[in-house]
Amino acid sequence: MARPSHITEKRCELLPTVAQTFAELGYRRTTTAELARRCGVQENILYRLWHDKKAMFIAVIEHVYELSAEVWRELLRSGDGASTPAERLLAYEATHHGEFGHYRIVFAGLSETDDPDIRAALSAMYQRYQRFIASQIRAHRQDCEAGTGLDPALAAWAVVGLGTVANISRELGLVDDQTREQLLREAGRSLLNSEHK
Amino acid sequence: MARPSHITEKRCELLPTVAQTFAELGYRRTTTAELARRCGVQENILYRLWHDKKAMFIAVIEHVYELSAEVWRELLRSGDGASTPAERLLAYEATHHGEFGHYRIVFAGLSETDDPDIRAALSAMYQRYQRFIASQIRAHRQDCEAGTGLDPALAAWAVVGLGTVANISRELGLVDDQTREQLLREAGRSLLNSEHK
DNA sequence: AAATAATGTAAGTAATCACTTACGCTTTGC
DNA sequence: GCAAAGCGTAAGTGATTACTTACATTATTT
Repeated sequence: MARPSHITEKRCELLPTVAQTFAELGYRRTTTAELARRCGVQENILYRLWHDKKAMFIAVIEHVYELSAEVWRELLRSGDGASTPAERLLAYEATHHGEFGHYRIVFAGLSETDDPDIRAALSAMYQRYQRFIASQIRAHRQDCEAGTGLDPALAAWAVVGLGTVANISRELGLVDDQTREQLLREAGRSLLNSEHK
Repeated sequence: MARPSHITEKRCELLPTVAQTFAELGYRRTTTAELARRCGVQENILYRLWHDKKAMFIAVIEHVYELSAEVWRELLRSGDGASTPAERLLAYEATHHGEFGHYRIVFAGLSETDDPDIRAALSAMYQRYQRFIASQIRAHRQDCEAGTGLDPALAAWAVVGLGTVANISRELGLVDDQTREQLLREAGRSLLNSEHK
């Protein structure tokens, strides 16, 4: 045996570039030639790191989730007592939502949902996302003794929807930055604290 | 001059099949060969009806919006006095949302948003959608003297988001039918009637 | 230093795709 | 009935793409 393999490190090194490319171009339009070019390597090196293009894409989905999760963890740590974590999350998303174009990866994936592996990766990502938000909503309501009408799980899905439409709006220029911020802040709060009548 | 052209009629005749195909396969995976096969014609006939594949896709986006609009108009007519149009709309969407897979066309389009024409078509579609919902929310609130806190325009965007996440959930099997129905009904009502605290 | 496995370069390949060309048949106006 | 334009069929084409092969170079272990 000679020369230990650095495949894992190389994967980590190239993944951000690969993610960026898929985010910019979507799935079909991202060619392996373009990926190689941007990574500054030959195509066949990518194929030594991942079995095929699909595997690259799935790795990207997971990578993107991890990036978000890291930001969230940071937000949870930086508590100031004046606001609940859920409120801080909303405030953060209101100002930063979509800035990396990551949701484009999700849309690209959703156009490929007849592939069971991509479907599974997206599914797992959404579940984790929603569960995290739901738990934050529950915590928020305990802290504030706020509305208990709308099931936190449902409210969490609605918040995911809010984020999605905010991304779409941003992408298509449907609303200006200020309105989008207002949308996330106000509709978000309405869902956090919702009461049934 | 001889033989009047029936291009417009032929377009109308084939459009549902074309839409169905884009909905099933997305943009890139829908090949012109497959379109022709499903339409029962040769490829070059499609090219006499539309300038290129992109034009076919844009026609489909508009077609799909018109289909929805027709259903809505029908719902508005069938008022029973007991519920507001906005409530009937929500109830309808709760049980029928996404059944034709039309949102898949939107996701496909969102993966192609660097094309200015597709972007414009999607943008127009979303604006019309949101404006319609906002006007229904305003009417609903006048009828019910319900909450006036969340701007109807924002609430309408949130409802669009709700529909989007419902579609995604359905597609990925994230929640069962009953939960999805509950999501649209309860979160929808919460947004319709929302109050600020 | 020599064997070995990792890493890099370059070229190739089979398949697919959007779109075209060529041409024959049919329907209409005059 | 006949010229002109619409309509249909079939085959092709150049470009692109995911993925491969062949081979030279480099680093590491013993």
